[in-house]
Amino acid sequence: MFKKVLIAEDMEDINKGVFSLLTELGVSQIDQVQYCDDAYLKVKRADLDSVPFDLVISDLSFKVDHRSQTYPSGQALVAKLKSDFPSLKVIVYSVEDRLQAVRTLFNQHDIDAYVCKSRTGLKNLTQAICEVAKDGKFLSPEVSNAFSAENELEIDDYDISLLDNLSKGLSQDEISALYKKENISPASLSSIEKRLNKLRIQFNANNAIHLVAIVKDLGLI
Amino acid sequence: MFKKVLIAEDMEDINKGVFSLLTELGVSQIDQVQYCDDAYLKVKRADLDSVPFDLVISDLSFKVDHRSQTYPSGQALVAKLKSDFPSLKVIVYSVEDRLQAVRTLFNQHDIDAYVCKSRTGLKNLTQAICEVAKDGKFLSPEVSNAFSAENELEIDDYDISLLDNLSKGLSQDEISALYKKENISPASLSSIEKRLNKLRIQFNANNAIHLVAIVKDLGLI
DNA sequence: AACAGTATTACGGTTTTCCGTAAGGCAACG
DNA sequence: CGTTGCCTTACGGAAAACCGTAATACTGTT
Repeated sequence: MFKKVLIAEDMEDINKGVFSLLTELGVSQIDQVQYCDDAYLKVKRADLDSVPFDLVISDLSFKVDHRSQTYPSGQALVAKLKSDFPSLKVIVYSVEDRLQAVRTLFNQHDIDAYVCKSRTGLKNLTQAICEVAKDGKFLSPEVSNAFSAENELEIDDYDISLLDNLSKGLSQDEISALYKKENISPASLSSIEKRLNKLRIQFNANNAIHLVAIVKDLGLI
Repeated sequence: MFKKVLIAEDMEDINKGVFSLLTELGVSQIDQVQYCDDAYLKVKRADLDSVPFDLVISDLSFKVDHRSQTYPSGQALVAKLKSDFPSLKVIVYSVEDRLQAVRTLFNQHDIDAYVCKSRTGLKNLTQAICEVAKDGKFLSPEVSNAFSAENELEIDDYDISLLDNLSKGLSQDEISALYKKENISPASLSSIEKRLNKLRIQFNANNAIHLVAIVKDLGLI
């Protein structure tokens, strides 16, 4: 099991929850920070002093306040940590459940586990810690399909067009009529429904509104 | 373009950001102050010396500290500046996005531009500076509807909450249940429908998807 | 040409949204 | 005290979205 662990989480209560979980798991040295920059500095310091951390458990979103930060988000922190200290284990613990975001963390930043904050968040986090301690990886069930359907997670121009027309207020019926007029295929209402359904699954969206909100945030449209 | 500009902003980093923006725009003389009183004194001094400022970019909220101030807020400073030096251009740059506050600044104090600090704040500020240099006015998109319609199209916190929950993928039914649980009124499905209908009309949206897309573009959520 | 695999379309049923109408609650006002 | 106007809620029907299933069309391969 890990000996020295750092928790980066701005909400105090959650921070404490994770702390007591780690204590139960027998972790002797636990440090806690509420800012991304502090997290990086602590890891850096510990490394220089040859008493490095074994594991960092980090949130993704930190509320901004008066203190300006070099690393404005958990993503930025994780990216920097993994690039500077490749052997350091990193578990991301966040409410974020967008599959795209999770994929990026694993593929680009090579994190070791992703746990969704939820009713069973701490339970999953326990699993994750145990798994990572054995050099394994862990993925919360909420986002387990981030990689399961590796087949088509690419978005083509047709998808973008669909989402764009949706965001402009056209109904699926109207989009179908438009595509028929402009000889864009597929144009049937059924195909449009099917495609949107695929996109909803890909982006973990509850409905079309949610889907459009997500892809707008991602800057896809 | 302007030659001599004063920045009144208590947060140092933002102050610096605006400074470098002005430098890029070719402004040669830039003064920076962190207190409202200093801003007024500098403008007064420059006017007496016949080397007046062309433009003041001011925040609205200044954190209070040990130094007691004659002008406790950006509003007070702006009011005094515009009344003493009517030809001086004033751009307000603030996080404040309450429409009433913005209206007051334009109507009562005759400011030249209002820019909201946001993700695209500096971009908007650039636009504003260019517009004001040409004797024009500028209004950030976030508060663009402060004057768009004279009828009551005020958007309140409830509306924002509604739109926010919609964009998170909740159905109207789920929002109703949530509001009932949290004692937020009105909570009935019917009222939620009605309110959303009002918002759709206000923003000229065809449906809920369109509505959420529009308010996201406006930066309301 | 026959085949398999995939993409497109069609269709039916359920849920959700959209929209008009109307009833009930509540406060201001004469 | 009743009236008026506004806000909230309830209800019902039409439209649209959602979801599974199945038939048809198209692709490339042998």
